[in-house]
Amino acid sequence: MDAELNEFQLQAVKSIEGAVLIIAGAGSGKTRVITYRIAHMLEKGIPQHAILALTFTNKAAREMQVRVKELTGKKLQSLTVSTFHAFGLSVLRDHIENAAVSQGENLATEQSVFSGYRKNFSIYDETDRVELIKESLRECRMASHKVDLYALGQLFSNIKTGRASWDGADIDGVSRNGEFEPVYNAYQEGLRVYNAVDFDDLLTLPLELLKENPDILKQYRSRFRYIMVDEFQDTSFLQYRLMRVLALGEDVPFSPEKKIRKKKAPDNANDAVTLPPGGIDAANVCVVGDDDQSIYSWRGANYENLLLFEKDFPGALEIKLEQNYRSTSTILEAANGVISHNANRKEKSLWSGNSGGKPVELFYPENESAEADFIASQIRHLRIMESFKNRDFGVLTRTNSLTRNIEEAFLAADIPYKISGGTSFFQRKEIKDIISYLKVIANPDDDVSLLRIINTPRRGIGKTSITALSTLARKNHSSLWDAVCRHCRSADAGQQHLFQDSKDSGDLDTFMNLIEFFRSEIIGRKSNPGQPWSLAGKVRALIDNIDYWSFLIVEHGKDEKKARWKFSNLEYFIRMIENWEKDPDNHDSGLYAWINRISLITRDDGEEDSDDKANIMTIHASKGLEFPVVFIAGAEKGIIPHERSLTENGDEAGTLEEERRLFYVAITRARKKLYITSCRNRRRLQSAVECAPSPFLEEIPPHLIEVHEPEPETEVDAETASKFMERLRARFKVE
DNA sequence: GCCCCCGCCACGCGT
DNA sequence: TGGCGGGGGC
Repeated sequence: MDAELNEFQLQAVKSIEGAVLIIAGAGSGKTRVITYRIAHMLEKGIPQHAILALTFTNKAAREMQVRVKELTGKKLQSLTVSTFHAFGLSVLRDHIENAAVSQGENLATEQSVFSGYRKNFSIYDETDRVELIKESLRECRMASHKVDLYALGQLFSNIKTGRASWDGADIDGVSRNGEFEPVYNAYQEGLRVYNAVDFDDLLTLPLELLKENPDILKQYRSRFRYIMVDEFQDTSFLQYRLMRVLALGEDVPFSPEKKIRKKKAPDNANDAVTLPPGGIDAANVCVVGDDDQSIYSWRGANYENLLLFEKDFPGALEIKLEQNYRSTSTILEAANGVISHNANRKEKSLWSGNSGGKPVELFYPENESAEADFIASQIRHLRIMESFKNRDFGVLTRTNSLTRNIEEAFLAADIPYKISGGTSFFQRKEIKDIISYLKVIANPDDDVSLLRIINTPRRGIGKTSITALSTLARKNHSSLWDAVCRHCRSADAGQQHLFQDSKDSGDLDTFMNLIEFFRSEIIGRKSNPGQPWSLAGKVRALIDNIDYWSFLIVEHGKDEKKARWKFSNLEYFIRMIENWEKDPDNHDSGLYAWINRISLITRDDGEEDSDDKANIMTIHASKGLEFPVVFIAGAEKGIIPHERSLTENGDEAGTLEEERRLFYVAITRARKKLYITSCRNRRRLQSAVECAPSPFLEEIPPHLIEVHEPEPETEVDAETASKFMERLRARFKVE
């Protein structure tokens, strides 16, 4: 091991006791250090279950797990490597039922954070949250108030996590003070009634739980004696507090603003304290980060956590990893040239032992399809001339929408690829519909999901029925499902109906029976004779039963191709379930586990990495990864830095710096060769718009750049031309 | 009362 | 491109 690490890396790997702060520049072998460090711990006899490694993204968590597995060759049964959110979820899952029980026994204790929650709770993503906010607005009779619902959701999130208060709360710069406080309260109430949590709850509830229950906290603290946090610069204050409470057994008793604005980190941070910080009882904590790669402030990342850490863990060992092993010196110089324009950063000197390297290639394609074609043709060229594999290529974009053209070009050029990050797959209507069925089957009180499917496919339960049901539900302070059940029962008993027309009652009855049937099939694990039970099989049966295929055909009337495409997405979805069920590392099968999982993952998590495929992703998603050849596409003004981020955020200078860090992250993903493309024109809002290059391009020292000349127009022969016309006609259905 | 069709709008990152 | 809300037809 010693031979494979430099002096500082080795120190980081071997310092497993006490508190350690590792400042790891881009490409400085951070992942290597973390994996070796875990391996070293295991070698020293520290049991797997005592180690908790927290990361920011699922991708990073998976990567870390795989690397440790490879390095140690051990089965990792009780090593915890997960995202903060997934960890929070597991804490909740492990304790919600116990809490419900003990609360029943001991009502004298204060209302627990869990009151009302059952183990089958749903997790609401942003879309679900918006639906619930809509409903809450209606409930408060404020539906007519003009607000951007996503911005309101953002405000609610800030309120919940303590990043904002009602006093002076604003939405897009317009002051709203306490205007939406009742809506927020209704929203919170809704979550309780529907047995649902949002993403913020996955952090706030576990924190509350640990604070309220010293016994539970003690259990966790005596288990997790070694805590590691990756991408520390991107952790939020809430995540920091969660880590801190696990490490020190106490929460931060003040708000971050007060703490940071009024006090500076002590100058004597490195003075004498030799005891483990926080007393003998403190866990061993290691955080790893790089302030230059902080790109998630919009999600609450609080990179001043670095200062908090220095204060809360006085005497922490600070190690800087400054040697870059990843990139050629050309690429590194380009990156340093860009990032040096940021005023607000820790000074560091990242250097590379690699010499030279090819220049950064800059290309100004005419439009986005020329850009995509250029990338595709370069890849084909490099595969042959320099024998790169598909997997060696990474195409990075600022936004998800920019990946589309690239994808098309890759399809046309027959380059296998995969797109990662982005929530798009699970947000597709057909996927979300089926997931909603599953969520309702798991947790019928989940109104948001229930409303999505109660009339999808059409089953004659329209607006009027739903209004009647929700009135009934509100009267009883219950969920819609509860109202459905009450209604059906009283209808059976011949008592008064909600509806004049008994046909509607029949429709409701059928729907209720459908859900109950699949509930017993799936939760009760009923298998058909001779066939083993499988979730995938049941999901397929469900899709057949509701005749979703016919629904798609009807929905897309003329467009059968689209219907087929959507159905193939569902097939893919079912295959995902199958693969997950087959996965030997997965020891928690069943519906709840599956739903929890997919609520937290993005498209390609869990997809096989072994295939040789080119990678297309956003810059955000690329953090922590590296590729021999990187293309940064759409390096235009307005895209990076992103126009909306500049105009909408109050703190313009800070935002610009974050966008610059984003560009820096993109550059530093490249090992050998970097291409940057900036279109002269781009289709936006249905018309072509002239584009200027990103201002960040000027920050790359010019001597590192080589401008790629456009390919000469190729002569088109008659045959190619007619084939092209044919395709055009087919595409636009010209007579 | 339900559903279909059309026109309108938006298109920043992701747990 | 695609999701949605409103208005009119059934």
